[in-house]
Amino acid sequence: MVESVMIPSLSKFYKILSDYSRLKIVLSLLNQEKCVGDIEKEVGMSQTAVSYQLKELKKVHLVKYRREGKNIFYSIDDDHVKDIINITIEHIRHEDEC
Amino acid sequence: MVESVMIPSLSKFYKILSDYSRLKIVLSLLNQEKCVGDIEKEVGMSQTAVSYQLKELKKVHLVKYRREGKNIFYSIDDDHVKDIINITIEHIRHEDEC
DNA sequence: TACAAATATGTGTATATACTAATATAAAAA
DNA sequence: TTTTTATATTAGTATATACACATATTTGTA
Repeated sequence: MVESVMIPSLSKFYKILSDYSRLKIVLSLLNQEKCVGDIEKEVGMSQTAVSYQLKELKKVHLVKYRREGKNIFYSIDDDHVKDIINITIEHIRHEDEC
Repeated sequence: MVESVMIPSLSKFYKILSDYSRLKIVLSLLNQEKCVGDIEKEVGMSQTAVSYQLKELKKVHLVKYRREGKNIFYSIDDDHVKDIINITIEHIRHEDEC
């Protein structure tokens, strides 16, 4: 039985990944860091929308950042994220088989 | 690189688990099937609220059900769910260590 | 310093959704 | 068949949030 004390953390974590735009950003950062402008182009969102979602992702420490000149580079703050996403993809693929 | 074609499915899956109430229901069903009344008591929600969320969970085939007399018993429709939740818990615990 | 480029922030809004209250349905029991 | 119990559905509402638009801030460059 999962301890109920974990429920708020679990809920918060899944909520972050549940938003379409945030998920696209997270996936685009999975293998390499990117500056805000690059993320905008890759996910096809406005500058403010990307910035807003990066702020949300920062709140839960899912991304980290570093400044380099005029650019700020974002990257995934946690290696486990990739595992979780890959396992979920496995799960979805198995669903389709039924 | 995760194929972008998976994004809608991933988003939908995480969205289901992101809601506090649904997550509580899913966790309470992880190891055993339960009828609606039992779920109500366990998660402390109203009958209609539980019924509403069970319908949402049914939509994405995360729970299945069977009637037995007056009761309808719900259970998790997919064994991978337990794995995904456990790995996420691992992830959250590791976060705390930093 | 003045300007340009990159990113962040504040405000307002539209949409989604979780819930309540009331009612309907379905099955069992009297 | 009437009543009771268990669950589902419908309608309305309040809340959260993702985004647009405008503006601010920060850094680099002329």
